Amino acid sequence: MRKAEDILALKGVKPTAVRLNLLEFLLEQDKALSLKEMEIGLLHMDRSSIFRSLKSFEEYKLIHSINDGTGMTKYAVCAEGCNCELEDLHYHFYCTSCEKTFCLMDHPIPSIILPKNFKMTDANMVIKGLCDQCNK
Amino acid sequence: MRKAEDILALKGVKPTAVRLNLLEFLLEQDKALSLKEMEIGLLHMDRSSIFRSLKSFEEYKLIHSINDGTGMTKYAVCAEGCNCELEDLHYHFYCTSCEKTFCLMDHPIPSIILPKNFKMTDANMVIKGLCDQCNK
DNA sequence: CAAGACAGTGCAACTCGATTGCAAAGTTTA
DNA sequence: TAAACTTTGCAATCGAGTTGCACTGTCTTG
Ligand SMILES: [Mn+2]
Ligand SMILES: [Mn+2]
Ligand SMILES: [Zn+2]
Ligand SMILES: [Zn+2]
Repeated sequence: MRKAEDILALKGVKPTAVRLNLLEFLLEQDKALSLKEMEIGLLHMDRSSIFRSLKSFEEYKLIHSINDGTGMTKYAVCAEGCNCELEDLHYHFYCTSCEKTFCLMDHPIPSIILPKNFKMTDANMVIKGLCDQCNK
Repeated sequence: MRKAEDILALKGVKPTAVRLNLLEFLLEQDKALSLKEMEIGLLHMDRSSIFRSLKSFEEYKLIHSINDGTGMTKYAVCAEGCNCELEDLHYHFYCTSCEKTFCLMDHPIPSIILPKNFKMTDANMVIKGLCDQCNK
């Protein structure tokens, strides 16, 4: 597991206590988390502090956000080497049973043929269904 | 252009005044609309009436909703013959310049190879960038 | 054609995730 | 050290979405 401190240093974000705790917590996860879930997992930490740290993290490309259709934005730590460019985009999977949202890091988004003169700069691709744990 | 009355009859939704006006308005559009935009375009109509009509339309598969990441759900009339099954899913395009959200009806979502034992039942695929009008 | 049952509508209130203003606390700079 | 700047905590606010409720319109049945 990569160390929070190293990631902050690498991306040029000042390592405050809040940021270190938050990033460490995010690094432990196997799924993308909502702000609410972070609040619950980090009881001593204030919501707006978490919120603003997330904004910083996103700005400096430590994390990316996912809009899975639940109404709550989810966040996940970027993979090593990710620069949040087009080639780093990947599918996300939302399990309608356990309600977890996963990064399918091994499923990059293929190039999509768009109508003439349309230009892609970003994407939010969410597949919904049952995850392996729930599809039994 | 298909007629609102016919569509309601075909899908088995009672043709009330609100529903006819709303569906006619939606049929005129070349982009997906938010509830707010419908409120503005149909000044005499109440927000919650529009909202509940949209819910009915969606339930009876006259329209589908799109989560384009703007925080406002967009709605678009389904293509003729659409049953809102997996094979009817298509990409959507959100233009970050003009802020229009388009249905790319001619761009069905290809089958995606998922991790072992994951099962897809739905998807929300939004490509972001510049539309042909804005990419100049 | 009533009378009652049922579905649809309009208005106002409310929910809840996201965001912001502001003052206090912490950090950096000169 | 003092001023300048950044971060944090708390409370307030925003806004899309949703709901309760009374009223109205439509349908069903005797
Ligand atoms: Mn991801
Ligand atoms: Mn569409
Ligand atoms: Zn699951
Ligand atoms: Zn555009």
